[in-house]
Amino acid sequence: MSGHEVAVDRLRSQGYRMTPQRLSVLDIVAGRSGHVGADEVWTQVKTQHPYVDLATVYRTLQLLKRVGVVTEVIIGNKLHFELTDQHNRHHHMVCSHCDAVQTLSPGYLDELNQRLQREFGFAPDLENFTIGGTCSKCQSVASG
Amino acid sequence: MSGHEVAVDRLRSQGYRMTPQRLSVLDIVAGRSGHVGADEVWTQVKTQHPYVDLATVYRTLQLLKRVGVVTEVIIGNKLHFELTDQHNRHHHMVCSHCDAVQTLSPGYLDELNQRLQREFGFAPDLENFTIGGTCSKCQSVASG
DNA sequence: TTGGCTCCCGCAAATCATTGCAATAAAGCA
DNA sequence: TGCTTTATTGCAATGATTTGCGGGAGCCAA
Repeated sequence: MSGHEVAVDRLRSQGYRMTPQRLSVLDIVAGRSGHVGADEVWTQVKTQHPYVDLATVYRTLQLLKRVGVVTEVIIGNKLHFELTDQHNRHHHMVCSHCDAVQTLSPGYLDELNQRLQREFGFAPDLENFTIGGTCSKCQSVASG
Repeated sequence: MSGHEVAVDRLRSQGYRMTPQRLSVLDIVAGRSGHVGADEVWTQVKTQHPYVDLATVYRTLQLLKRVGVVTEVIIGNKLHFELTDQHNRHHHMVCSHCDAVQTLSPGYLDELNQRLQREFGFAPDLENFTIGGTCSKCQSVASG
C-alpha cells in the first residue's frame, strides 16, 4: 500500500471522504522531503486545481494532521507541515530568532512523555511537538 | 523593591522606556492570580486609559515577555499572559480539546533542558513553554 | 528647565488562520 | 445507473496578531 492509499484508508475508516482537493494537498506535502508552509501548499495546489480556496487547504491540513498523516511544525508564526513518517519519527526545535529548524529523536522525550501520562494522565501531542528557543548560532551572535 | 519597580528597572537597564500604557498593562497582569487573555488585558487597560490601542497591548505584552517579566501561555489559538514568579516557576500543559490548563514543576524538564543545551547548544525557552495534548478527562470522554 | 535624540504610540492596513453558510459532490444502496 | 444522505467546498466574513508609518512623548545631558 502506497502512502496515499494508507491515507485514503485512514480517512475512509473514520467516515471522511476522499476528494481531488485532499488528494492534491496530500500529494504536495508528500512530494517534499521536509516541511512546507501552508501558503506554499496552496500555491502548488492551485497549479493543479486553480479554483481551490485557501480555507480548504487549511481545513485539509488540519484534517490530515488529526488522522496522523501529516505533522505540524510551528515556525515563527506560520504553520508548516510534513508527511508523518512512522519509520523516522522526530520532533522539532525551532529557533525563534532565525527560524532554523533542527530535528530531535523521539528518545529525548520518552521519559517526559511517560511521566506526564503516569502522574497526570495527560497525553502530550508529541507528534506535532515544536519546542521553541535559541539555536547555538544565534546565542553566539547575541553574546558576541 | 516591588514587582513593578523590578520591571521598570529591567526595562530601563535594557534601554526601554516606562510609559503609562506599559505600567497599566503590567498592573493588570500583575493583579491576576492566574493568566489573562490579551483581549481581556485590553478591556481592562481601556477602563484606565480609553485611548490605548490593542496593538500597543500586544507590543507591550511581547516586550514584557522578552525581558522576562511576564510568561506567555498558548491556550487554543489565543495568547494568555501571567506574571513571571521566580519563586514559583512552572510550565503549562494545555488540553487542546477543553483548553484546561495544568501547571508543571520545572523539575520535569530539567533533564531535557540540559540535554538540549549540551548536545545541540540549543537553549529552549522553557519559561514560555506550553505543551499541548489531551487531559485525562477528555481522554475518558473520547474512549467512553 | 530646556533641547533633542529616539523610542513609543495610535491608526490603519496587512498577515495568517478559522468559521458560517448555501451550493455541490462523494459514497453507499436500491 | 440513478437516488439519497451528508460530508465537503468556495466564498466571504471574522478573529487574532503583527507591522509600517508619522506624530508625540520619555529620558538624558546641559
